[in-house]
Amino acid sequence: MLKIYNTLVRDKQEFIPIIDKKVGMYVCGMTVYDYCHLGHARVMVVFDMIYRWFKISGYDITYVRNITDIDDKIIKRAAENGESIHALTQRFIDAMHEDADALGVLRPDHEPRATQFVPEMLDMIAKLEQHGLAYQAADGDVNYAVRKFDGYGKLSGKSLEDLRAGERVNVADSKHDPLDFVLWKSAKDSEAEEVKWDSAWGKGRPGWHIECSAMGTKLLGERFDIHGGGADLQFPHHENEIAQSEGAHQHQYVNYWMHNGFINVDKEKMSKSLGNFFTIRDVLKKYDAEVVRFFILRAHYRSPLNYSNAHLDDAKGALTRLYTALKNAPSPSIPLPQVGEGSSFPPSVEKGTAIQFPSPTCGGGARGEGAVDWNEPHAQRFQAAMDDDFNSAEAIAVLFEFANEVNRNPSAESCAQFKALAGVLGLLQRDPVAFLQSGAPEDGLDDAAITAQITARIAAKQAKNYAEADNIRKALLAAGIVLEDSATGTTWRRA
RNA sequence: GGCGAGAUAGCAAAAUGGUUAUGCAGCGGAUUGCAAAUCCGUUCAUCCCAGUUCGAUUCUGGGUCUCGCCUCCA
Repeated sequence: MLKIYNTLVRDKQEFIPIIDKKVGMYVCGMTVYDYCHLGHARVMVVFDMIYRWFKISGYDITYVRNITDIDDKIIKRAAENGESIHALTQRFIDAMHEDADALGVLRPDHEPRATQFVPEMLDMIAKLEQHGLAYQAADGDVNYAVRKFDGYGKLSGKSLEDLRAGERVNVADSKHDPLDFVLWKSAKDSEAEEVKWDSAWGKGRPGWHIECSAMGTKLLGERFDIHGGGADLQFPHHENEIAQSEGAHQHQYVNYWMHNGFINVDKEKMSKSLGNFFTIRDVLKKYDAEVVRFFILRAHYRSPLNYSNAHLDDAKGALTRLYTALKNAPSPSIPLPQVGEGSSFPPSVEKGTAIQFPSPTCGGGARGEGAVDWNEPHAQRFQAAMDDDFNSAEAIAVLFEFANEVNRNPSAESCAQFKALAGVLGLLQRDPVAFLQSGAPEDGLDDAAITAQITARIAAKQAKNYAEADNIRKALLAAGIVLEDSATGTTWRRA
């Protein structure tokens, strides 16, 4: 039984889809005027994990993650850059896809862009107006009349009175109530034609909140199963979406609201406005993308997650342990080749390849499907963890116990199962040696140089010149290369 | 000020009304020429004060502290 923490009731609930075995999930995506930072990475990775789990669990899921490609910041940035809105947003959409791909995030089934759904937004605004929930103000903007909607505040747990008490914005505009929000912004003369659409209320462009309501409804229906996003969107964005969609359709909008926690820096939320953000691409210059994905998935999705180099280093070390287990296990598909007589070294070194562990590894050899045997004990615990509100942290703990099992008792079967299970989280699918040797610094040793040093060390060892052998190992370590001797050869990895 | 979330060992991070979380680090041992990796064993914990209970880190109440939202924000 899958349980989901529903922000609407602030408790875990059994997940019951509207249509049996089908799921509609909408997640608020990015406003594309700049590169994505780690906070954006968390939303993408977390909901990717959830998306994958639904699929694995046999649901036919439709995942929508929108793109906000019209908004004040975009207009401002385009003007600053002297480029068109379209050129700017396309550039950052491409960048976002690059970042997401690097992190192993599957593409959602739909990535609607706000500018392509303006007619649907206008339809919804018209409905709201018919229901007396929208009005055009003196300045031409069409606003939502918050006081006319009974359930306002039910998601964020705020009442209009509470909100008024904490009122910080002094509204000098023509809203009937300071808490009313804009549905349609009337065009200004200074703005480019590119950002103006015709409407019954005059030329203008949509407000942010109506975008998601309209796109979600169009692609998933007036009522759908899951709506997600960062915890900061709970209010006002998601509250306003509810007001719009339920106001327009007169029935419930979303059954389960899911919100992921923030990425913090020194215990403070990483955000644009605080300026304490790290872009995904900057972090990826220093850390392997899979390490970043692992770092995110190792924490529960609702917990705060502190970012620092120390934390990423820690994640890297942990992931290295997992890959090491994979590396040391036999392959299910390729038989172990015979090593030369009496394990004599050096073995013949192929051109361009380092002296490798001579046997193929599970990760390197086992290509393909990796079907999980869900009756196997680790898989059962893994499944129980994931079914309990997507507890990937617990699921990863199971992976570590599995790694211990694989190390102790290597078998092709357990290794394949281990790898398949990790694959459910989008982890551990690479060749382990490639992972362990990745991350070469620009000025570091290349593979050929490392191979040469290892060959030299093996020769020194055979001559019982251990001082020389140790010097070589020490020098390599100083260059970030760790050597590991085994009965079958010497392997290396980057520290 | 209002509303919400949280405080777990040196660090990170799960879970739980009584039984080993997990990873890194530490300590002892096996293995190794020595290491590394791996394995075995092991030290270290549940913010404070009451209450409920045979028993609470876990439930209830109070307190302290932290964070988030209340303005754009993943």
